[in-house]
Amino acid sequence: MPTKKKPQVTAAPARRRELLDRAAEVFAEQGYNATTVRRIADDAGMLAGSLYYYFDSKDAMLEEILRTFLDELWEQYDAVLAAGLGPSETFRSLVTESFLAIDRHRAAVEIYQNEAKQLIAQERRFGFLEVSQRKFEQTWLSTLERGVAEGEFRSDLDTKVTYRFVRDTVWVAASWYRPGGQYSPEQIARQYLSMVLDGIAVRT
Amino acid sequence: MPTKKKPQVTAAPARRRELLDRAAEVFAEQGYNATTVRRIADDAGMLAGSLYYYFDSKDAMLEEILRTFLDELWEQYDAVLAAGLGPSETFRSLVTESFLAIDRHRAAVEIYQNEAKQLIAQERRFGFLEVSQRKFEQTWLSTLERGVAEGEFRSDLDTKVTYRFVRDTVWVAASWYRPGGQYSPEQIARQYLSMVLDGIAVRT
Amino acid sequence: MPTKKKPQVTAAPARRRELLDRAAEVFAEQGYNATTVRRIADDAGMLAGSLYYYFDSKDAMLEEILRTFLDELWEQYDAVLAAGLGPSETFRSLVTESFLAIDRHRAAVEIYQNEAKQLIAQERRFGFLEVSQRKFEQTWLSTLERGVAEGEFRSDLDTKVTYRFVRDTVWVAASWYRPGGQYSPEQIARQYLSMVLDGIAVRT
Amino acid sequence: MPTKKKPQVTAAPARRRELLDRAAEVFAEQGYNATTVRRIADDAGMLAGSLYYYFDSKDAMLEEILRTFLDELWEQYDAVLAAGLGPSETFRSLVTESFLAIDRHRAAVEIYQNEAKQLIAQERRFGFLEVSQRKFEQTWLSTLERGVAEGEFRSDLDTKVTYRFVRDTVWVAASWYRPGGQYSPEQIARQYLSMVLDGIAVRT
DNA sequence: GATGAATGAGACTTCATTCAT
DNA sequence: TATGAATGAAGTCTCATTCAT
Repeated sequence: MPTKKKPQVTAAPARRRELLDRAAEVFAEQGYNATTVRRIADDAGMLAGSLYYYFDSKDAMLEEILRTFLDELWEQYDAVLAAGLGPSETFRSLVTESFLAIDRHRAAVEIYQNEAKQLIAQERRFGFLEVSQRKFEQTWLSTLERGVAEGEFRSDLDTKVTYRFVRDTVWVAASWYRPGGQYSPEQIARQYLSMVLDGIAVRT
Repeated sequence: MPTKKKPQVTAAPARRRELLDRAAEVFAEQGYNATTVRRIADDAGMLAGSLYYYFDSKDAMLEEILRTFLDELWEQYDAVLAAGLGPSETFRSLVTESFLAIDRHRAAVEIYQNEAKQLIAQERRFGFLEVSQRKFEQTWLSTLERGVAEGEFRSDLDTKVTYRFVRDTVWVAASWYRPGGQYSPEQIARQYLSMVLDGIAVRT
Repeated sequence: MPTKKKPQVTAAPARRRELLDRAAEVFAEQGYNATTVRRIADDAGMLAGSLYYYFDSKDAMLEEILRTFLDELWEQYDAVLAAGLGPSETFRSLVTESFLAIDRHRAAVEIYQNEAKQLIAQERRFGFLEVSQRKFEQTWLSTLERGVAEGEFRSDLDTKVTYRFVRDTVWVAASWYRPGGQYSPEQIARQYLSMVLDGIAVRT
Repeated sequence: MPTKKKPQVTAAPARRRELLDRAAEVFAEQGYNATTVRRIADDAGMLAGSLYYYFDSKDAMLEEILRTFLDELWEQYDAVLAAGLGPSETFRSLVTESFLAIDRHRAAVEIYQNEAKQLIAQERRFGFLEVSQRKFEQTWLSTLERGVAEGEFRSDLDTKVTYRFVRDTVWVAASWYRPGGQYSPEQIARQYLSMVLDGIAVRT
């Protein structure tokens, strides 16, 4: 039976993952454009051309990194949404899952933060980012609105602004969070929730 | 005898500002690396090479954009700090000044958010970014700590984490804020302050 | 007024033509694929990258070379067809025009012979080759058929096979014809016509 | 002790022929340079590297394809020449043998047409092509000259030009001939001979 | 002030080829 | 016999930058 074209997804999944993990780290640190394919190859102890045994292109690597992250994220989000919790509990769970995702896919999250805008503008290959983005907004927005409707969240806030506030607050954490640090993801989540829900000012 | 080579800072300051403003807009939208010098020149109705009459290099443009923004920001911050307000009022003023800066230098802020990390890593030309960053952290951190000490802010929060939370919360706004939109910078500042200080949950 | 993108068709038409002529020569001699962009640049006394000031890509050069040739060819053919000659005279004129085209665009013709098949298979950029090819076949075929109908050409020949025979006979000449050689294009045309029309055997 | 390295010519002659036939088909269709070794391997249901068990290199495959074709062609030609026929009959027989060769080695002939020029320029490995070419020219030229001398061919034609005319006329057929089509090789040969010898114009 | 032409370094990618297993 | 992984050379193309005019 003739081989399709290249190993791609089929062959050597372990080495592929390893390469992608390294690549993600560099993309996150230096930015996608500023990262040369040779740098990634060097890190992996091979020549630049050899990467193309595993991947079609630099873009393809980026795509797979982001897809893997988003797929897993949505698996968790969907489970939360399916649980039928109240808005406040849903909110807490989503935040917690987000920090857990940051813990597992730190580099991917950082890449997403830095590059998503430009990638979406390209249209072609990264359309799935926009799809995810829209679903994301809808998920959070409806949770906030439900919370306002049920009296769990303050009604004097613009939900759209609040959504952006919460979203940014959570994800930018990827830019400084380091797995294995002082706090576990759950602990960070609790601190963030405390701030976001109750504010940082002393209650009077 | 003055250097005969290039006017640079001296020549046609109005045209320079105009060029920098356009450049900032493109850098913000497409990312610094992804922006070609020709794209900037096209926008300005000249050829790529002609830009070098005004600026030494692409890097020099970026530097001037960021310096201009930071210089003005610190002018405002320093005025606030010199006013001798209490921690809570200082906090409010700093946040408000930040949103005003976003209003005036939206593109520069966005560039700063996207590129600062990598620029600092380069060391050479952009050392001033790190200096500013450190002064920034110290300013906010001491304000928060003073607030905790004086009983105006909750003492059960990690100030370092809180600092990052507040910092991110404010500046990421540049990625979606558009001057002349629904809310004035002061109104956005008030909403943010309300969320950050009092939280989004209903007080029980 | 801002420049569009690159000079391309607009700027320095003389240098462009010169570069295209050199390129055509090399493409014809070595084959398109086997010709490196650097080789063309070397021939022109510039660096490989400099070619991209004039042309978008290697493909774009090839396209322009072929288009220029075909456009001119069809100008001549159309004039012949518009003259309303009898089939035999039309035949003679078309053959003569073809040899004149070979004289003026020898390299382009040779490239066409060698590469057209593969270029057409690519579809995208070179669709115009197929269009021309079809129009070509139709032109010759109808001339032959008219000649048979009017009793000027033998009726015992398969016109399709005859068409290919004539077509190949004419164009392959580009592979050995050199302008400024022993015979003028018109003389070669006469010889070819003599052979094709009357055969090489002695009339009995 | 025989060389331990690679079987090459010795091993699995059937599989070799099969691989060469496939390779020839692809070389003919896409051009030698444009054909990747992997494409050939894919077609044969193996990996690119595996081809090197059978052949030393891509060039070696090409060489064997062309040699096989030319060896057989010359076997036939030599038989014709040894038969001691008159020039006209020799001519007819050579043309017929040529079309039979196209029938049996269509791909090889097409490759020869497309690549010979460049391969000969390389010198090294493909010197045998030039040898064959010279012998070919001499064979046809002497047949034509003999025909003129003996009054069987028109004496008002330049034999050199006529030679090229005939040669091209015959071999380009490989570019459109498909075995198993409407006409047998012999029938095509007859049509070509009719055209070449007697012309396409009606005898008056 | 600005253009037009060119440079040169470096980027991504392709591909024939090798070789241990 | 064949695979899987990698090499290394080379190719096309991009782009910041220069400089004579």
